[in-house]
Amino acid sequence: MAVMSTSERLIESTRELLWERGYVGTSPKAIQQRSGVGQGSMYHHFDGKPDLARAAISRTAAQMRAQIDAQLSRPGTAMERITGYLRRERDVLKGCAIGGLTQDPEIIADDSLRQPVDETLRWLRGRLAEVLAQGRDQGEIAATLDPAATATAVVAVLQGGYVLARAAGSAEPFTVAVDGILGLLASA
Amino acid sequence: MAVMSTSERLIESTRELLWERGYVGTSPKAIQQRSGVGQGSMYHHFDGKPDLARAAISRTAAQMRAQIDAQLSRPGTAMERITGYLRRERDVLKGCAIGGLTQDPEIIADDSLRQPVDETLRWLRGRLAEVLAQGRDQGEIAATLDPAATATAVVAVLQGGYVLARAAGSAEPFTVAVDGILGLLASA
DNA sequence: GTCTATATTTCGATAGAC
DNA sequence: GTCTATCGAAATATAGAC
Repeated sequence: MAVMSTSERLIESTRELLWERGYVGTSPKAIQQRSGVGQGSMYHHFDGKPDLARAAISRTAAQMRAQIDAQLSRPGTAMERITGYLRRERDVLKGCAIGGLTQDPEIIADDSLRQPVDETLRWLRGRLAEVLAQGRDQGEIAATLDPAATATAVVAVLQGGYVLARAAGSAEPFTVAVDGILGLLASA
Repeated sequence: MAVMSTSERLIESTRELLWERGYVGTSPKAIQQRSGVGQGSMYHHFDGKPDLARAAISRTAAQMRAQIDAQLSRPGTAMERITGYLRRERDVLKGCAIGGLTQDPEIIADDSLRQPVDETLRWLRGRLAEVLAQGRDQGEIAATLDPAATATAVVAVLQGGYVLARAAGSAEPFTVAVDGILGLLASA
């Protein structure tokens, strides 16, 4: 890993831990150990755990948005781009770094932590709706489908696919769920 | 609430807390306070937190299975039964009492806790696949659709719908996602 | 900016009296 | 079966020296 400032190392370690263990399951001590930053140093740069989490979540949200936008902006038909996004390689068993946070009661209770999560998922729904609207205009999918509702269902399949995969201890249900929604889109 | 034995009160309180706060976020002390059962008493009836969680999760799983099975066994066409299940009244913002557990790293790490979760979601996929196969045989949905994959997508939409709703702080995305998958099923 | 010391609560449980 | 006492570790910081 490239050389990073103390602040950067703290944010990156917090990002990892939030993904692996959630907010409630992540302790300041664990962040210090993973980052190699001392107690005093950590509290010098950040007010505490919520402050660190805010920085980490905002960065993860921005990064996810950029990555997905790039993927959906590639050349190809609407269905090709959506298929490419749904089937892209993922560490399925780790779950979604953003969506997974919604299970945490302390994230949901704190608007400043919930908001970046909400914005990211809301943006994704909108972006997919745009692509689906293009597909409808090009006659790739039925004109009767509502792009916004269909896009929300697609995002939900991804988020729910992670849930099923983690329960099963296998990526298989995720893949099957994606096949299922693509089958429905193809025949609609 | 009806009079309950000490053991029952512990299990019921643990069920509630697991739903509200997850496994990592639920402490033995909180269980004692909610149930009104003392420390010594709790450790007399159960070995500890994992043991209590096993009892609570198993009960929630059995109850969910029975309730959904009853709903899907009602009279009506396949699409009517599926629509009834997807649109039934729910406390959407609480999320799924079973699916939500998959976000917890300690649940996933412990096979005896993960297994009832996996079995429940696996059973649900299978049960919905049966209903979809009936619908296909009756010509309600396209013969080209794979019932198993479609059922998995439907379950994923529910689980993902909870995620989107909790992020938004509103049931709306859940409802929209359900409308989206029903629209796809209707036009397929 | 970073370090070590200290502080208060809670976690998750065990021990042993009643 | 239930109660109170006790325990070692971890959570989440604050204080103050360097």
